[in-house]
Amino acid sequence: MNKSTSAAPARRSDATRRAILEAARERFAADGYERATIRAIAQQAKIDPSMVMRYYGNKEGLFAAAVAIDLKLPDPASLPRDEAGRALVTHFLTMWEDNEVLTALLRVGVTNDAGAERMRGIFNDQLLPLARRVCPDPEQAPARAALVSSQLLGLALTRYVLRFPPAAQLHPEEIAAWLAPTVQHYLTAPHPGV
Amino acid sequence: MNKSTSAAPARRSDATRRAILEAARERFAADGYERATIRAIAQQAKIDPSMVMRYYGNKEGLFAAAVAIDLKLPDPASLPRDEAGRALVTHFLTMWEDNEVLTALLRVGVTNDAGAERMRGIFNDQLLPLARRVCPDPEQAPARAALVSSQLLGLALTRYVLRFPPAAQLHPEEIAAWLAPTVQHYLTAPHPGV
DNA sequence: TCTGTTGGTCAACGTCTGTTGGCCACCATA
DNA sequence: TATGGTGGCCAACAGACGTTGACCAACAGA
Repeated sequence: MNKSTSAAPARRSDATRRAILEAARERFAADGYERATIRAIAQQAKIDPSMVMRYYGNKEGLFAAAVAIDLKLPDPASLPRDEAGRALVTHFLTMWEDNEVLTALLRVGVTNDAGAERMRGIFNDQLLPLARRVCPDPEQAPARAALVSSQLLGLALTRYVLRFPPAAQLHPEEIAAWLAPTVQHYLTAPHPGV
Repeated sequence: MNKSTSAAPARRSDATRRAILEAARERFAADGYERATIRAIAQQAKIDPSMVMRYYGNKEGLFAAAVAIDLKLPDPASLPRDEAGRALVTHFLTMWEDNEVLTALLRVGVTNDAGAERMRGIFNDQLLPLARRVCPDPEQAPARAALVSSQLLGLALTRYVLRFPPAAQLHPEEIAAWLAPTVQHYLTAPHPGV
């Protein structure tokens, strides 16, 4: 993985670019959009604030570059339909535990419209297609995917952002034991009627 | 309800104080803590920014005064144990629909530590006691309350803050039909084991 | 060796922020 | 009619913000 997948030539400044992105993710994840200042990001990356502007144009561009992410959701065709719930929950948990991009995205999405738009895009492009394949009636897929995302993002919110102590202390396996049936239910159970 | 419940004397400036609080709630709910500037709040309340300082000390004090809230959760003793889930979900939905304080609290809690602390306090003082009375083993109450809050706050997040279209368009009754069993399950179902 | 490009620093700009203090108008009381 | 408090506006402060452009050092190809 030395060469990038794209054909972009290696530049001498790649290390600096990476340092900026890394610092940006950390500050956005910890502080949100407004309080993650370019000056603070530059200081953490040990470079001058003007470098951020040169490489990423402006703060919005930096944010966009910092939170590009692929959820790498499992292929629905590759797993039994009745295990989709557990697979989704454990996948989200591990993604969230070792990837601060997701926390950054959530923190920023709540107060910044570009961030919220990014989250809606991820929902549409990554979770919705999975729901369309898994749930019984494709017409219900958007609503079912929304329910799933409400439970998964709600867990991330209380555990990683608001840090409710009981939510933060729950063991991952216990979370999976509780949430997997819920998510499975939202995906495949018959519509409860109104 | 002309006289307040406390014995504080009526002041000529009470209308202004109310206008400030109202504008503050609206700005905090729409913009979050940092972007809800005192100047913007003052402009919306049609008064001078310095009045905000005189009446509420500083921005933190204004926020604290603006988001003081009682969830008015139903008394667990007054409802059948197996209807707690539905009661909680419908109560939260109506509270959230016509009270922008909750949106303000959520938006601010995500990026401001005082806001997060306030949310933890509400969780501890209002949801946790209810869980202690409803769920079978009081020792599990914190974890069960955390699960409930993850689902309820997750719904608020996707519906009112991030505004995922399918989540925002769901009919309240349909939300209740889906979420009530989940919440009921988190509160009273036997522990799923690890 | 000369030259153009690239990586990087420094100092400053205009603007916006929370916050402060001075000043004026009103109103109740004496 | 004087007087003290209350409600309100105005102008300014110091600091932080995103952003810009001038300037310097190192390296590549001729």
